[in-house]
Amino acid sequence: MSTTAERATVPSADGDVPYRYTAALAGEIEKRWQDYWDAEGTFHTPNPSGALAEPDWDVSSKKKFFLMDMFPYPSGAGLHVGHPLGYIATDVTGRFRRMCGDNVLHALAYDAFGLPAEQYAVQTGQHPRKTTEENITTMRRQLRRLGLAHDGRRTFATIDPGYIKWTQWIFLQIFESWYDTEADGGRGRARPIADLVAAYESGERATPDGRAWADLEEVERRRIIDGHRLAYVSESPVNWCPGLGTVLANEEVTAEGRSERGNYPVFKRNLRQWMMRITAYADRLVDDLERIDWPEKVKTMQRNWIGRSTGANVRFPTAAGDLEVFTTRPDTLFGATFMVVAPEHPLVDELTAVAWPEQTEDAWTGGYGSPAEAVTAYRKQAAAKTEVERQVEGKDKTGVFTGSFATNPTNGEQIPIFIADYVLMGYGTGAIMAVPGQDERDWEFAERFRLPIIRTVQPPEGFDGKAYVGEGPAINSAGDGVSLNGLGVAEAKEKIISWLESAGYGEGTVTYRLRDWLFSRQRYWGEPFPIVYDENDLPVAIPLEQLPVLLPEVPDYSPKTYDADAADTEPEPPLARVPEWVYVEMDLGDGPKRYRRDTNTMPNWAGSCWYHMRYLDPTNDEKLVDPEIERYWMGPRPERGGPNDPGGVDLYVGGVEHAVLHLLYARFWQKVLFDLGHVSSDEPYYKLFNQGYIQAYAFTDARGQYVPADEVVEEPADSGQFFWNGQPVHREYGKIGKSLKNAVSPDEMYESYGADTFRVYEMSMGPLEQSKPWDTRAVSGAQRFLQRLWRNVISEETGEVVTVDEPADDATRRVLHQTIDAVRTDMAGLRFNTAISRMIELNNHLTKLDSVPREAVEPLVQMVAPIAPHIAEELWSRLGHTETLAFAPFPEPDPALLIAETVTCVVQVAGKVRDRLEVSPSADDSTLEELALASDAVQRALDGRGVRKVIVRAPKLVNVVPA
RNA sequence: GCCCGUGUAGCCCAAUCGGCAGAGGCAGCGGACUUAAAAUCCGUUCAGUGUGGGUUCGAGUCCCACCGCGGGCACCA
Repeated sequence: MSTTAERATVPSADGDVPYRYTAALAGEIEKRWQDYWDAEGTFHTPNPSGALAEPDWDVSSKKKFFLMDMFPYPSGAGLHVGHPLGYIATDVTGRFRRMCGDNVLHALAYDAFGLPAEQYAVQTGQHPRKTTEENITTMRRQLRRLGLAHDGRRTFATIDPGYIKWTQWIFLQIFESWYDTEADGGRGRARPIADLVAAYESGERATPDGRAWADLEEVERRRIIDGHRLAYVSESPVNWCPGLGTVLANEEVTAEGRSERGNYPVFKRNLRQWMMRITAYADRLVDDLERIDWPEKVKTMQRNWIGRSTGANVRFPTAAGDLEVFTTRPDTLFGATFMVVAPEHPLVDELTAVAWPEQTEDAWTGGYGSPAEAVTAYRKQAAAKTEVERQVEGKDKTGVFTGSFATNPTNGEQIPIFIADYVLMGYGTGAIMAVPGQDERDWEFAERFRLPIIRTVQPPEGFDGKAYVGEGPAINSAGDGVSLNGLGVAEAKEKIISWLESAGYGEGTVTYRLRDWLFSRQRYWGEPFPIVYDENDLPVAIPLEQLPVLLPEVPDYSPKTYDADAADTEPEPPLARVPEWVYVEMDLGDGPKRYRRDTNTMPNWAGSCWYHMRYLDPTNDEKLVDPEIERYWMGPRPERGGPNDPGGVDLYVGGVEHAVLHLLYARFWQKVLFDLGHVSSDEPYYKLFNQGYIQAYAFTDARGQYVPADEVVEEPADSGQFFWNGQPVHREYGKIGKSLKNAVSPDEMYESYGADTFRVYEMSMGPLEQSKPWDTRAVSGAQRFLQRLWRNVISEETGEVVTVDEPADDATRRVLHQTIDAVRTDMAGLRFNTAISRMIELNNHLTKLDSVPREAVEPLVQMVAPIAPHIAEELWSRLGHTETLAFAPFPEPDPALLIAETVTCVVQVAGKVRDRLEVSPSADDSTLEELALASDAVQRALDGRGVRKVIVRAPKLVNVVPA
């Protein structure tokens, strides 16, 4: 193989301009260079050691740059022009960093387990592996044609047995560990489960009932241990989705109580499922957001999702024992005039009085003769309501009185206890102290049920609202034991908490909205759990050397699905249908025994929780990742994020839709692996960038059916009236999709324009983080740019190089170096749209010259290379270079040429431009003032008025302020 | 309802610290070239920055209120 790609010698076009840069020529050039890069291994990235190290590369002499795209999911529908946007952007960045001298790691693997793949397979009646692999092949082909500089040796798919092995291995690491909340000064840390066993054995840690560890039955011990594992089986209320036939994580259920995928209703059911103890990491997941460079929007979403709130637990004495509430406003305790518990609260039965007390208001009884009847009826009614109904009813507060009272610990007042569905069992303690004076919901309830309202925070003068939730001095807050009057909210909180603690009524506490992560799915197409159950139905890990546990063949890939509303159904996973797989005889240390396999599979988030690590060491079969290699690519870098830098991927680009799913789960796994000492970085992704979406217009006819967008015409132009086959159609703007009939495939772009033009167009559309509309017509602008660039180097008539070796003139040099300067900055800041416009400007400048100096066009070719790499390689080689452009240094600006010889100084009178002066860039204030005042135009504008003041911003502006 | 982002020409978008509203592209118009067309080249029209106030010598940029669009959260105690 020669060092440059072999050129086709035949002219690509006919007529007068046989060597024009047409789509056909572009295609030929692009395919040739893609083959060259593959054959040469141009983008093979060396590791510091191991199988992918290269002896002649001194890795330590280069800065590393680990670049990642969000895991693509190979859909059966193929790509549309929106998909490559992020891949192009990361490719440009990677190529740019490589030209800046970095050792760039960039590869692409496939997230291939999951529901859509399974559904597609069920639809087409084929094995999901077959359809998934075909989809991957299609996607690889479409992406290869884009010319991405990926290290092809580092690709993989989550369904590869070699990958599944390590996904399961990590699961077992999590299973075999517990969270020691005392470790690291109270921050807590995951530790091996063996440490916990040792602590029980030594007596350092007491058993729940105080018996000695040695006195416990084996099964008792295992139950205790299993209760501490970070991955644990639990019988608890979970999200059951009959329409999908599986349970779902909280993060996969929308606010409307429906499945994020498929939009089916979801019901709460008590089921035995795998959970991951992500709540143990709640604080670190919140706090460590400070240490990473992510969009504020995503950080906020994660903070909201975790929902940490600080406050106090307060116990109110009742006849049925203490009723514990959580409140973020313990300072308002004196204003608690009633209590509300969730209908599902365990104390409700005991709190329900035998008869209505005297002076019970009619409104409180719900019209029932006894509390028991009222409570039963209300609970039934609440249970029948779906989440949606609860929301639709919104602020209409409902509830009934239980007939019993609690004692407000601050002042001994007897306050009534209600049940109401605006209090949720799943948050805090499922009970609240209601303080209508400072809480809008409680105010509404108090108004509806005619309950007393006491303000305990003085609202500002003129406050005419109802509940006052703002800052102010405490009032009406003095009791026998404590007075808060006059204190601000924060001080009052502090004082009441210490009083509660000393009086034994409660303590300061923190609650979270985050729940443990439900980790099993009753689907086929996912990783099997590396777990079997023994005769006690307790989980036992399959030994590491027996991994991976692979999926068996099944008669039917689909789980049993039900009518979407059939809440009282049971999950029935496909794996349960193969008893010969489910029941196995194994020797797990105490002789051959019969075990039952877990028939659930992992959610498809499992594979994406750690795939960043697989890129580093993709073939390692001995270890998750070699520690030296992991440290090199992902270890903490104080020079980047300061002494607290957590390590992680240098740049991670993807859409914002994974803000609280993948991105939260991956952080969690990373932290577990970090705690257990397997990795050196405790955050997976140091810098996150959310790209916008490419959107498009779609058109519907009178019946609301989508019509092919590319056949719609606008008549007359720019009128906003659209027609398809002569009938008027309605335009809407939004997603690209096959069903919307507005999808344009990258293949069509390659065919009509070539990959480089497509890349330039996508990068020039606007800021990467913004969403913007696709406009196929506008692509020709990008093509014209590349054609002009081509013509600046190559004769369209003869195919010969037309650049000259004479030095460039001064003006050209200045334009060149200013362009270099701007392009470098823009590229580093991912502002490819402005970088391209600067290059177009320079290119247009060169077009106007009689002959194009090599001195000017070579740097332009280098600058274009990250964005349009094929044409750049081609021109570079035709200009006589024998080595790939991929490692050619990115041009550096000459500082001397960045300073203009003269600058235009704008002269304003009263803020209006009246004159322009050509001055030296070093002109000082007084010179400029003199020049300005001497200007005829200024004198005319002053029209005899005096000068009050002259503002000079040398050298660009003088503003004369008339008297 | 609350929070975040955003609004510049027919369209996509530029505009360091507040300092000439326009870099680039699309579309349109005119011209050159051509028998003609395409392509190419040259030239060019079009907004005063969503609305209303304010600060300032000077506001697209800063502050306040409102409107439109996009997104997030939504009885979380």
